[in-house]
Amino acid sequence: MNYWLLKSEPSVFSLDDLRRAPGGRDHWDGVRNYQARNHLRAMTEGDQAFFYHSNCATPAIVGIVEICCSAYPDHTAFDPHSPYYDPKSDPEHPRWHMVDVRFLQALPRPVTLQELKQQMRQHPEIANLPLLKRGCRLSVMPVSPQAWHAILQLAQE
DNA sequence: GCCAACGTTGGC
DNA sequence: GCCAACGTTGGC
Repeated sequence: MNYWLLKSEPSVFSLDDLRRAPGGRDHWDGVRNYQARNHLRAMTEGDQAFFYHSNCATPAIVGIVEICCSAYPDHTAFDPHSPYYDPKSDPEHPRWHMVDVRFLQALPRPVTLQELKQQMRQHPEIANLPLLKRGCRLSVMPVSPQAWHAILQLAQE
């Protein structure tokens, strides 16, 4: 079982949006960055991921989702009407992939980016999160088991 | 809304 | 292969 972190702008797609989706399940589409895509491809069914709200008033980890399947071609790249359209990707040679995710839970309380930065000293395992590196724009990233459990612990306090 | 940091593109 | 220009991300 691997752990991940998925960024989403809540004004576009929030944890609540996922919770309210049929079966609490939806596609994680629109990833258009090679490093992030490679992380999607490395996911396996049953992995878990933090749901992170970015580009909002209080950036924070707000919940946990489950990865429902391994990566498959992101069809929104083939659709000229999609905001995620990429003419360089076609069904014969798909360039972008996505997974399905399912809502598991909201954290007992959100763990904010500000708090994560403050906790870096006491919890060095958290400092390894790419999220906390300056100027990090990666929207799909791995989370070490140590960091995962440290953050879950924070959310209980 | 600002702007620093970053990834991508394309001329050379 | 270099690197300037550009568009995007995302914290603040």
